[in-house]
Amino acid sequence: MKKYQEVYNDLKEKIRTNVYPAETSLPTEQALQDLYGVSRDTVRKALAILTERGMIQKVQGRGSLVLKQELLNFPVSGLTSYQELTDSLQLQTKTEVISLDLIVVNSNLANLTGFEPYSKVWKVVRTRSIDGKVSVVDTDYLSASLVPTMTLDIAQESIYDYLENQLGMDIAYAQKEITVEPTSREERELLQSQDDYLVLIKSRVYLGDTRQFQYTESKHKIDKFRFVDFARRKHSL
Amino acid sequence: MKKYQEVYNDLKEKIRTNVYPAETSLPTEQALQDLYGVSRDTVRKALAILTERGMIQKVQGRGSLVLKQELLNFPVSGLTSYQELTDSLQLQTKTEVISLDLIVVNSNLANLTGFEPYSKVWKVVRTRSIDGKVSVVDTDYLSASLVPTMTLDIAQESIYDYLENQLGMDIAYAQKEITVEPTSREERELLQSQDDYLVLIKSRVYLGDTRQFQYTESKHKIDKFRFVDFARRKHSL
DNA sequence: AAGTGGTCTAGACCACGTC
DNA sequence: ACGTGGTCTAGACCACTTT
Repeated sequence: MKKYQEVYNDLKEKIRTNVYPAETSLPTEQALQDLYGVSRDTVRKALAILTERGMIQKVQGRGSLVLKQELLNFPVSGLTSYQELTDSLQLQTKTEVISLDLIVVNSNLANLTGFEPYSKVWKVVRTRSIDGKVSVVDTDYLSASLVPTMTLDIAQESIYDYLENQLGMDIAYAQKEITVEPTSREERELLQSQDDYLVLIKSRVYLGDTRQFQYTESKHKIDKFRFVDFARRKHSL
Repeated sequence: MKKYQEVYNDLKEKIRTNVYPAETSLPTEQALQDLYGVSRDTVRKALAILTERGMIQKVQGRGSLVLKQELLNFPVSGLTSYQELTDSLQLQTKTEVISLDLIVVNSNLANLTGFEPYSKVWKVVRTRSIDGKVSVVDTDYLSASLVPTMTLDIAQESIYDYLENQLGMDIAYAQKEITVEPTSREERELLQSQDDYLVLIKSRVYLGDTRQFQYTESKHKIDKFRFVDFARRKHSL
């Protein structure tokens, strides 16, 4: 484990358990250097991650203030899999695999997903239920050249866990788009819903070497959708 | 201007104008050091910002690859004011100020906005129109102790421009939440819409010293709403 | 083997807030 | 005046990719 990650993890844990409560200051950078026996740069790297994630705010001349975490991360903030979210929130959810197929990308699908025409992809459709009620329908397309094997068992559990921990893939970044769309009859059936609208999240997901391995459409029941975000002002636009 | 900002701005501009086209590599860190006459750390700081914003992807042993920018930033990605967005996208938009009042925060409003009860805040209601059609209704609450003066003229133009460039305020970060809500009769009137739903974005906005100065509810017409995001996978959750 | 980015260190000076 | 974080530099070694 890298040193700055260890410092980050330790600080994060101490913030979570109120060793450093909200509204108070973290130790100074100098004190953290001594505490962990690392250089200032390493301390600053750890603090930079905490800052980026909205856990602290640094104020020049004053210190690093711990921020209140009033809002919970729910379904789609950042790039986190459904399984990881429900685990971290300890929600009672159930995943049902509706279908799993190996298909060939036609030109329409290529345009939508970003995959090459004539390439093969896995198409996985799954529903997510909370308290026995369907709240999300996910349709995943996974590059078959990057993900040679896909099974019902894997789709039933966590695809991301399989890709990262079994295949050793480096999932790096995603471009996503959120809109609200009218529902089709089929979507109403899958979502067990009469609503005229649903929230649609389209994502293209890439590996560390910039190869795209996934395209996903995530359809959320409109009253179950909540997106929480922490944003920093971008000076020097 | 800080050196790393100058390097960042220059690289960003060269990416935008295809001096460094998508899918190609930026010069090496060593070459950028020589080019700008700065240290490696400074180069890396600039590259870190480009990475964070999804403009490049660094691959060890290979270089810094320029990513395709297929998706445009629209209404609410990050922390950018409406005025800045429409300026950068060169949209034909019109802002209409519906009301501007100085009010006292009651306990309900305190709970909603995060402001202290009995404190005074400016309440500003504005509509945003594109092609003569209202697409967004913004309701802003601004701390009167931090923003002593507010006028129709300022509300008509850009409040953020006024706060940053006239008052010298350091707008730093925001927590936001996006949901879909049923519309009230009043909202349908303001949005000139028959829709049963709208997209609601609630934001609390803070200064660099962690004082909250703004709470905003932004109501988007459902078919005009589009949120685009770039996300990096958070290892070491 | 050579070249690239990733991590870590040590030290200097500056800008800002507090005392 | 002092302490804090912000910026910048120089150098070392490691990990990964390409030739």
